[in-house]
Amino acid sequence: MSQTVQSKAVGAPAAVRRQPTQQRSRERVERMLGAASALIAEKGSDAMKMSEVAERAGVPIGSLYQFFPDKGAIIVTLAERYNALGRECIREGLADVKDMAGLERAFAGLVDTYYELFLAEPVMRDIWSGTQADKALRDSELADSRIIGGMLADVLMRLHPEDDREEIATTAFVIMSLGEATMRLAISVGRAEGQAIVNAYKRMVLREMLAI
Amino acid sequence: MSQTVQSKAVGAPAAVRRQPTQQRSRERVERMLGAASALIAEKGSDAMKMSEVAERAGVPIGSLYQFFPDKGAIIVTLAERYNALGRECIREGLADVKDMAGLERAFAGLVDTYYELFLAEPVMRDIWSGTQADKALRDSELADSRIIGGMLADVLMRLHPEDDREEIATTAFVIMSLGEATMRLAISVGRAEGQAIVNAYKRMVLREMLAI
DNA sequence: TTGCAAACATGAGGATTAATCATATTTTGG
DNA sequence: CCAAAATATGATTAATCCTCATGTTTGCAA
Repeated sequence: MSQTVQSKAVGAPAAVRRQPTQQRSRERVERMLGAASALIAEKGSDAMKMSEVAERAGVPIGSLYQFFPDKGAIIVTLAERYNALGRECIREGLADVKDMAGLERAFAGLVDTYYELFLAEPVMRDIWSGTQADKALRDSELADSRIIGGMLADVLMRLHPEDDREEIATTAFVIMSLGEATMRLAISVGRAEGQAIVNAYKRMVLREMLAI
Repeated sequence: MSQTVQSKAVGAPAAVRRQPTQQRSRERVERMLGAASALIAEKGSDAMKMSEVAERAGVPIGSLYQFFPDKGAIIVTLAERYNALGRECIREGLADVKDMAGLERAFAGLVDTYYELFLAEPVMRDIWSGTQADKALRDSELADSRIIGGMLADVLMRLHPEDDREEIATTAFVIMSLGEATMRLAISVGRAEGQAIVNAYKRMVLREMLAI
């Protein structure tokens, strides 16, 4: 893929007004993201004020807007970093799946890992838990679902080469999307019920995958 | 249930600063909700301005806040009306289910009906499609999921009296919650893919219900 | 080195919009 | 018929996102 525009490195601001090219500005952008992250963890992304982000990062408000077109862009950038981490987890987890039994084990493990991750990461929890007001964020999550859906579809197609590829692709996409929805649901209730919800999702998906 | 506070009629504002008791004010509140509904259909709830709602309803801005504590309350009120309609659909659809075959038919029909409803109702689509920024709205949707989850659980328990009731309850709740998530997903993509997604969800849930 | 263009830095202030509140009016129950 | 509760009103306040005009620094070619 030859892109004439700057290749977007993982972790680079999602939508930027200007890519920071100099070392100095790259560090400042990192400070901004760090400040935003801390504030989201403390009070949630809704309550996070741009002026606070600037203050905590030790930069004037104008510098924030030098690199991020708006508040949503900061959040999307953080979300994409977490999503990239999650995708890496999934990629590794599914890497050497050889048979359906292996897939079952890997999938169940991944679901639990994700749930733990959500519980442990306040920023991830906040961004995912429903603050989907921003269209850009929803698009980003949808794109992520498509990618991890594709990963699962690849494995399923490898294990079931004779089946309808289109249907497998859709099923895998839905499984992953609903996995994200399950996480959202699970973290919105108490720990015990959350675990029960996650388990119900696992049961359902495993049954579905066995039936393919 | 004897409530000393005013019994909240279906369709009454979710969170009100003051319940409209006089005929005059009840009509005005309806005009406000109608105006809000029209504006959401036209430009989405984010872009809907309180001043516009007031203007279109033919009331001063102050009257809006006389009955609704904030902008979110208007949206929640509209959401709850739609949810109440949806619950009625589900209640009717599940009413005379006698066996698993009947449940399968009823469930598949309900899912399709819901999807059509979402496609046809721009307000419902807007409110559900992700503008979950408001905590009150999320809580409202969660409560709705619990209710319709309970309806499904009742049917499943009736058909499988010997099974673990706790597990059935959780499964039913998850099925309904993920149904809502499926709708959100389906309306965020094109019509054809949306239908495929809805179908994948149906397949998955029907398989799960058969396995109980 | 020098000089220039591009990148970067700055923060007071503009613009939008949700929500208030003091005051005036209408309705209701006794 | 009157007092208290409910309702009506809209200019104003408050909060906050984001802009923009201006000044500074950096990279790089000549």
